[in-house]
Amino acid sequence: MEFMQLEMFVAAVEEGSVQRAARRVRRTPPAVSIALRKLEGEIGVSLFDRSDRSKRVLTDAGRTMYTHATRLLGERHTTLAALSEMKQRSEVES
Amino acid sequence: MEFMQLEMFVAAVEEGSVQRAARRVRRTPPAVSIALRKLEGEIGVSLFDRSDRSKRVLTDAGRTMYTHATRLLGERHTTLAALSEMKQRSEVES
DNA sequence: CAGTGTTACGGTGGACGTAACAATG
DNA sequence: CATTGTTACGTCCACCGTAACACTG
Repeated sequence: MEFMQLEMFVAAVEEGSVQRAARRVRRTPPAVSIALRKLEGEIGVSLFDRSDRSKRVLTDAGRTMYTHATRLLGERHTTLAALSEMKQRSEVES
Repeated sequence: MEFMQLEMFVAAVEEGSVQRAARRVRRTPPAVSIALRKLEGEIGVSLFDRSDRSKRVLTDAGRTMYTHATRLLGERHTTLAALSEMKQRSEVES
């Protein structure tokens, strides 16, 4: 489970489309499609309900993953922001 | 900033040694040494105070990173555990 | 047949290990 | 000189993009 996989998953959920998700994360649709499959394989449970093609709906596990994924990505952002600020301060030597 | 980098960093801090950190994350010392340098390069600030070789001490940024890194790794673990449990339930079809 | 998702496949950048080197006690 | 960290370097593979295919409205 890597950050890029989580970004791709969250993008796919929020955009409701592999194509738009791919644009958001600066990848091509095949890259996203394959990465999502790999993620599902790693955790051993499907995240999307692919029974019906027209419906792009999450499974229970998918909803759980979405909650955790957004939190993880948010905290990474917080972490980078905190360090970025420390960098600023150190550069000014204040 | 990737999970493996965070694992390596936390291991290096807690083990107080690149060698033991490498063992913990199942890598060789060069892999860890280089990965830590790369992490520092990405965030633009040094995490260890390398002024004195004998002392393996964290900078302010290093301590901040350690706090955030342990939280991120902990939440990844929580996420995987939650999904693993959902997998169990689905397998039993309860 | 237009639009979207998936499979096939070749190329490539990056992470790793081995080996050699540097530094410290 | 034993131990630990770092640099050098070659290998390998995981990810990506292009192209082709499958499915749906």
